[in-house]
Amino acid sequence: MSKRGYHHGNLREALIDATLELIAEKGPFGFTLAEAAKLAGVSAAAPYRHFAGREEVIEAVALQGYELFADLLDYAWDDGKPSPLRALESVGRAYLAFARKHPGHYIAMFESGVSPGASPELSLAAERARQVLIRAAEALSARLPPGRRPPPSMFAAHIWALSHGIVELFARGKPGARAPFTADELLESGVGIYLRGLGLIGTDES
Amino acid sequence: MSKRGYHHGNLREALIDATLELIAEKGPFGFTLAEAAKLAGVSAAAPYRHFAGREEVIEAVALQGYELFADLLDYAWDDGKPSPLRALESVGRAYLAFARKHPGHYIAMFESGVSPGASPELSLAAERARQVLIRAAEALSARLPPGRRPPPSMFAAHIWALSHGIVELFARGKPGARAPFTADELLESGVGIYLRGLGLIGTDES
DNA sequence: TGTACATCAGTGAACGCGCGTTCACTGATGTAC
DNA sequence: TGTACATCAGTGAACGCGCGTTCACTGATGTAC
Repeated sequence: MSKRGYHHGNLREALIDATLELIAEKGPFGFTLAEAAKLAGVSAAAPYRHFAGREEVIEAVALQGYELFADLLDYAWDDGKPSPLRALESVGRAYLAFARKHPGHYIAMFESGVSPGASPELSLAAERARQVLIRAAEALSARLPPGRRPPPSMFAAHIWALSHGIVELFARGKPGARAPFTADELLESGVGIYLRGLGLIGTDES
Repeated sequence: MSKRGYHHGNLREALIDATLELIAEKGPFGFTLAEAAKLAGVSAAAPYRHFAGREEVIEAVALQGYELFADLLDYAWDDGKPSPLRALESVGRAYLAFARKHPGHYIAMFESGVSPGASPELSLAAERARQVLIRAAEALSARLPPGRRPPPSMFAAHIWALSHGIVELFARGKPGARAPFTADELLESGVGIYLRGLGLIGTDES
């Protein structure tokens, strides 16, 4: 950021940022390491001081993405305050906001072919994000009679899958391309119906 | 298939098949046109007699995929027989089966960066698939009191998003990688809860 | 049925290009004393 | 504070490779008469 002489000073981060930008613009396979290096203002050989290759840069982007994602979801959940229902709504909005505001991260995480098991840190970070959803599911389940509680990990998987599906199918490109609703409308209404199905919302509550 | 002399005879289809195989194995960007040509048993220059380039081959694969997808969903829906509820279950299973059995097609359709609007035929085929879901949603909605019916296109979007999210997050790789449930379990339970939320299944029905 | 010709659908060589990667190098920075 | 030295983080040239694409070509097929 500061001194730009012979030594970049912060090339690792700069390469991640450049990659982020290129992924968002051209997809996870639409550019080369050399291109990312040039965008970071450095020769094509420089990245090899910090990464073993292209793949490792994308993994670093995905890792950063999972960390940020977990933080944002956790912040939105806010320990289930003011109420688990409200907090879950907030998590849903945070999910879509993350996908919208950080497309490079989102794509690296879910569409780049990088498996969450690629490295220990990566699976740890991915698991941390998943745990936020599971905690939310547990808090909500606790309000159901014991016999009618779905396993929290299933509950969480449903919410995650719905959110992800909406991002992939309906949040890209022009609004209304594949359905005449915004992603936010779809997620809120979908989760609402789902929660009613679980008995967490009464028939006449909104 | 039959005579393999100087003229291949059916190169267009053979290239699509080769591409299908390569996509399933290495992802939509993990191979080159030359590779597909070789796999089809033909020189690297031959594809240009049939396609403008790599992108056009992938589009052809996606088109074929959407046609097949629409056919399979339509067949599974079977005009809502024996009952709309049963028929919808059948559509869900068909959706997952398609993704599982035709990964090359599925990936070309949803993960290759090809937009459904890329060509008129493509958007037509994609729309046909979507209409199957919408028809199902309409038939099911018809059983609800008019005041409580969601717009069919929203209903359809929810089901589609949930299905797609499950495929992307939970149907790849080893079972149990991201959640301790199979894709089929997740979809069936998720749709079940959703339909209950709509009032289409009573509290004690399975 | 045979022949001449047009068209079609391939080949194989060639090209320019840019990528990934390596390498010896060198300027900048940090540290011991 | 100054100097010598080690280490770090870059450069730029070089390479081999294979891709995408074009081109003149040619073998196979279809058709007119």
